[in-house]
Amino acid sequence: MKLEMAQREVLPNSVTTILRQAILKGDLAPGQHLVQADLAEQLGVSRMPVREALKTLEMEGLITLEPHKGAVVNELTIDDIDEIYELRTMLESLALRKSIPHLTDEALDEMQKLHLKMMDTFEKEEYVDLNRRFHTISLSGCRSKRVHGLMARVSHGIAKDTPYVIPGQIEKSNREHGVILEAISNRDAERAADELSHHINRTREDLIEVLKAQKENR
Amino acid sequence: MKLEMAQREVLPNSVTTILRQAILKGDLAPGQHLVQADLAEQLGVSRMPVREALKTLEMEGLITLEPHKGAVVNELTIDDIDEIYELRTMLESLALRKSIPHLTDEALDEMQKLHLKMMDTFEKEEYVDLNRRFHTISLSGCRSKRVHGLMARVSHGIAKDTPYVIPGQIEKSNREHGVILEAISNRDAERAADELSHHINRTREDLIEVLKAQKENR
DNA sequence: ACCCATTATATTGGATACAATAGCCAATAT
DNA sequence: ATATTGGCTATTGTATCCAATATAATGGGT
Repeated sequence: MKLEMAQREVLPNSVTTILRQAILKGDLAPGQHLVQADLAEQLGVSRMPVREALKTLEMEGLITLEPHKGAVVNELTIDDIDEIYELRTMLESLALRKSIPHLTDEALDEMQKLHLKMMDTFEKEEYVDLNRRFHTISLSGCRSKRVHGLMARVSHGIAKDTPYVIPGQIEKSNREHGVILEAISNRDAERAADELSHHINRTREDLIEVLKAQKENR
Repeated sequence: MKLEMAQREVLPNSVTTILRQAILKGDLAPGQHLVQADLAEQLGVSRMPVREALKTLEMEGLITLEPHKGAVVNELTIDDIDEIYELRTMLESLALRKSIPHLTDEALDEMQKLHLKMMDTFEKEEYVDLNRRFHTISLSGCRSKRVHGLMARVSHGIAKDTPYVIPGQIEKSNREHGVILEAISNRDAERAADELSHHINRTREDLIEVLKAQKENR
């Protein structure tokens, strides 16, 4: 395993990000016991930022932290993934409903641009980034810090690499994004939230199906 | 014979609880700047547990924590309260739906007992406690750690003292509890979730009304 | 007197040092 | 041979210390 510190940010945040990715990538495997001192040494920092990071990761559901025992990487079962998508569906459609009344025309333009770019892109890495920005902007009008907080907490618990995993994910997503964008343009919050629900739920179903198939073939 | 340790509390947890209550009670007022060293001295601990506690409270939305600046107690506007109840409605009804298939008959009995006690109680403090236990048990069948985590995070952000604030809250709640309990007894998850939604939403509406009235008369 | 730059102070961020605890292993007794 | 205990070790929890940063205070120039 090779962990490396990113450049200057507030230390615990960088540590959190690195550890989170290490877990999602599988470098830190489920069941593995995380020793603060070891992580600290590998990252070239003291135990303190590591402790804070572990606490954050616990809240995100990636690890379990027991007093005087330490941190263990949680296993991500298919049920867990299902659950995460269920919560994402609820939270993000709520957020979109709250967001739309406050979305500026500029935000809409930006989304339109991203949508066009996505329809032109077959680089998965770029697509994932564009997609992230698309959804971020769409929810940016939601004023509720709590909703954003919950979404972050839920979303961080899972990798956002569906285009690599689900066959045809990009094409399907593009179609769904188009419908969502149209509803938002018409300022039809209910319909937009509904279509977003479908989008996330469809992704969930596809993902679960693929994962179950993978599980069979092992 | 069965002996049990009085849950060995780890310092940051105790500190978190104390600070949380101080904020909800208003002893630490909105806008107030929280200095780690001061709190540590008042509590007779070092700054370290305080730092961890502050981080937890930030996640619960009670304070804002900015790098190198410190902690400020958040203001709880009526809109915030509205938002918290909206999230509680979503999350708790989801949790109840997931809980019911796994609720044991013993749990149901316990709820029945608590319900009877509540109908006999006019001590508000006792009522709040019984009510808390009633709802806790009803959701105890929900296996999803994530849902529980989100509920905790949302609920901690607000005082649970509605019987002191809303006129007739106890009587209304008792009626609603009865309906919920019946639905649960029939293992009708959808109906139970629906009735719980109504219960929380009714409380929200009453609470907001009272708070707005209070605001007028000032 | 006012404004900007500079220094001083307060407070947080991070590292190190020390204490408490859990889990393991061997030694002993039954 | 097994169960129990006592101590050892690994690891976490807490305190203290030093460094980095932001804010307040100061002072000189205009």
